Amino acid sequence: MVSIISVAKAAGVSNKTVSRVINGEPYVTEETRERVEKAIRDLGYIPNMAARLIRSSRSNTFGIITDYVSTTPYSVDIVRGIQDWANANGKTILMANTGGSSKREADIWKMFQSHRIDGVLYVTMYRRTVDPEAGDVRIPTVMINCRPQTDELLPSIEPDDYQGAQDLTRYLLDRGHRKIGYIRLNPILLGAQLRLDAFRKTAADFGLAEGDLSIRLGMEGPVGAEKNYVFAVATEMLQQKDRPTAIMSGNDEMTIQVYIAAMALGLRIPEDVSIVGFDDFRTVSLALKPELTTAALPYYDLGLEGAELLNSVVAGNKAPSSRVMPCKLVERTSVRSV
Amino acid sequence: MVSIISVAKAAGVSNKTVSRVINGEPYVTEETRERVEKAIRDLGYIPNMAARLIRSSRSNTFGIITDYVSTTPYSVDIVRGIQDWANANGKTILMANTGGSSKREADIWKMFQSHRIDGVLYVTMYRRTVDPEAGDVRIPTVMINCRPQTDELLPSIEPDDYQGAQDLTRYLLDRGHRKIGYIRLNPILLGAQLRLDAFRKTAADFGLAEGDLSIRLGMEGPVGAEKNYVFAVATEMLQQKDRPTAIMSGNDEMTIQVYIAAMALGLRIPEDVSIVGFDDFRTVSLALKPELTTAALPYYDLGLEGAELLNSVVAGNKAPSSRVMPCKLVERTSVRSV
DNA sequence: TTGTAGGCGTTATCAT
DNA sequence: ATGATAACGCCTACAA
Repeated sequence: MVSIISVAKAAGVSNKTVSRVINGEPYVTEETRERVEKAIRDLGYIPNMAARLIRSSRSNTFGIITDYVSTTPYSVDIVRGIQDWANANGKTILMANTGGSSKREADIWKMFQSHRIDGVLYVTMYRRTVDPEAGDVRIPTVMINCRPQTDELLPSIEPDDYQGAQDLTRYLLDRGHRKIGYIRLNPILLGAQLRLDAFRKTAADFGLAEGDLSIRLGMEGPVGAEKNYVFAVATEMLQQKDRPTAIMSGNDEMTIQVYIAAMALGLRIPEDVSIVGFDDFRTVSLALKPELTTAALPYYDLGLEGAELLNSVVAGNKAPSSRVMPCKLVERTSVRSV
Repeated sequence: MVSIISVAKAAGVSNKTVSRVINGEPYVTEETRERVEKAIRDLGYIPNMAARLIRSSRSNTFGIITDYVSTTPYSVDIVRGIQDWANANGKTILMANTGGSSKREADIWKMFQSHRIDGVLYVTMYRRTVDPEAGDVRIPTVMINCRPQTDELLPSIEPDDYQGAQDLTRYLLDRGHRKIGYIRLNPILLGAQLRLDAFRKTAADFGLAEGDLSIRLGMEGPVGAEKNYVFAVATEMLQQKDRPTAIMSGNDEMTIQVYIAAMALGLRIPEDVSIVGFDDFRTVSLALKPELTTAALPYYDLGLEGAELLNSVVAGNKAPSSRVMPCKLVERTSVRSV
């Protein structure tokens, strides 16, 4: 492998001068710089990060720990956001996933340490509380899409489920809907309660009575093996004599069944009933016809901001302990004004 | 940072002895070993990979390059497969994504080299041909879910779209379906032609005439901005006087619209029409009621096998140049026998 | 079975 | 503005 020394020899300078050129340090003549750069190109020299790390003890590497990568399809956009940030800022990303095993998580922390990473992004694929194995170690950590179970004050970045549901509810109210159904997300998801609260509060503030709201549970049970009542619940809701003019559901996936239930009853969307989802899982929201109005989880931004935040923590800037990113309302064609 | 030397001092042995213990080399008394291990625990020593790499020039690290088109949600299972393999085999994963930019791809190759990675897994999120920037560099590379555009012979691992579609077609034929509709995937996807060929060939071999098959194009145009005819096409198909008893569609996402089209026409699934998909996007296939019979893309296995293959290439074992993984038929309840 | 010396590719220090 | 030399943490080779 061609090293800094071969370059130095080829350029007729010392290794330190080559080092200066590589790192853009001052005190190098333009002429010398060019000579060195030519040698670098000619020899195809590429700096050895490992050697650099050994000397400088800054790896410029962040580790990502994820849990269940595939249950929540678009959540990997978090990782994409992190990677893009890293790419733009010359950082390297080491990635590992626990698959839910805490032994594996412990191993991962160890592996990260053996690479002397500068910080960890602890990422969950759905919003929840966690108990990171960091424990004794004192590696700067930022939680993304989750928060510590204990009252440790690790900085965290989460989606604003409340605001998202609030915006959707207002959107329906603004379009004249006064009887609204809500099919609840699995209560064990952290976002479920927030979304429901936002729905209730927003409707109440607007002046709707509790009786104008049909609120029903759509799913429950452990993630990945939940019981699913959505189709039945939606069907019942739509068969009421005083049926809602709009149905909001916990997420887009549940919405598929609301669509099917409505169509099975011969109701047209949005003419007979308006529907909104949550999450903006595009495999669903764009595939449904009419396309679904929903609130997009800001996965990509969570990653981007998380990386940025971790960077400032690593740099020693005291960082805000916790932060929330907005869910953007995506207007499509599943709602009409009444 | 606590190094091998501090451990040696604490245990009252030489650094080399500590090194022996760490690497499980022979010729260490049980007693010495224990003393060293205790020192390691007490001091919280963790080996420095960078230092190790500098000496031994084997990084035990694989790089993953992805393109990350987020239209194919479950394809990240490829990455999960790779990670699991890496975890089980003590390898580290460096990950980066090109976002489609070839400048960025070139940067990534450089970054990988500067970490002296042992090999690269070149992963695409949907099956296609690619032209990796590897170029001059001679890093062992395995392509996953894609193949080189040129006739270079990089080893590759791809899903067996043909077999998957064949199995689905047979499944329908075996259940008595003799009029079958097929809604084609976007032709620019590599799998599209294979799936269609398999459908045609299997039906023909079974004895169906071309007239028993309704084949229509469902989507076309650039990935991420395609034109979508599925709903219209499915509606037409189901309105024919001699309508198919079963419809197979390019993928699960398209199937949502087939369901909706069928229901809008008052047809029940599977009583009036049977439906199968492809891909097994569980956000769709499990959310649809009745749940969808489909063929699962072997994403996880692609990753697992790809990593395994890369490992053997790196080890110098001459490897099979190309390989295909089966798509497993997942039977649910969207098909009935006629 | 254990220890010593040297070197891997960098950057840091201190001269020049 | 540039260079000589040490040092980082580990492993290899060889010696004891």
